[in-house]
Amino acid sequence: MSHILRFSLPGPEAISLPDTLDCGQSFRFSQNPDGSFSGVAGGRFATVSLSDSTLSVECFCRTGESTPADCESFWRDYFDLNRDYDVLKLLFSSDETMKKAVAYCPGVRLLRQEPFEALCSFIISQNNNIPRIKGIISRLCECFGEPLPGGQFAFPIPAAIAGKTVEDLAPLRSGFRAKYLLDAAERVHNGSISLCGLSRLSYDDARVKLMEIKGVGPKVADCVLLYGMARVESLPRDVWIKRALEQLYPEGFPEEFAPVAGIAQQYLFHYCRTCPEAGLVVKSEK
DNA sequence: CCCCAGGTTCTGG
DNA sequence: CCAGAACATGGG
Repeated sequence: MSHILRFSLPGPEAISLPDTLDCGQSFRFSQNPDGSFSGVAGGRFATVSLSDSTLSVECFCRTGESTPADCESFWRDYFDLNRDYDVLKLLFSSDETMKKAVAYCPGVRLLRQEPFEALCSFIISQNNNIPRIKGIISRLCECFGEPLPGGQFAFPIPAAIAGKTVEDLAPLRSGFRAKYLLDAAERVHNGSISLCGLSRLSYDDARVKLMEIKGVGPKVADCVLLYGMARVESLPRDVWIKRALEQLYPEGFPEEFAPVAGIAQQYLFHYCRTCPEAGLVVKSEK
């Protein structure tokens, strides 16, 4: 009961599965022994693999809930396949540091996740590490998400969390973040914030609105806008990007990248975090 | 036992 | 307004 979708890519380096699915933007995928990745997005369980210039997605949908065309459209959007990354890489390569970053991880792409999932995921991400973030999100889905074929669970809808208590969330072991998740779910559920409605706001207004949620500061708000709403001008300033901007761009990040700074950030983040050659000083700070 | 983790909030100057 | 501490939890 699955369909296999095949997407032709511009080249074999157009996407790296590990660099894209396991780089701290989506927390729902894990690698299989054969190198493919399996996970859930948009209520669809899928196994994703890459050979040559073809991205294959075996999608296990709930029966009768979506046509192959819907699935195709969903995954094309999820992997941001409608965006021309070659043009962006060319632009970024006008800067020496970004040129190195792009060359180091040319297959990094933005994943276009659902807004509420991005909101919860990056609330959980604060002062936390990626393996534990994945664990908490996994338990969140098991506890409050709809079961899917294959023993997987969809990401919970706001109504499944709204009205719960901190004690109800105890099994997640999310620590002090539980109260933040509850506030986020309640505000979205009761309409005090409309995630879809944020699309019609300016970047600044949308950011301010998101920060009304407890536990959502500038960094988490930027992640929600970037990963959950594809606001690619949004530049989340985490510790690594702060280091990169301080040490590699003391004169400021190139202004011509501003409209797509979020995509540039994807390369820079991965480069600085995993490539020793990037030469960032980690400790120090005064 | 200490430090750290894709931060935010709270508190004292 | 701003620097530090506190915040839960788990791994090193």
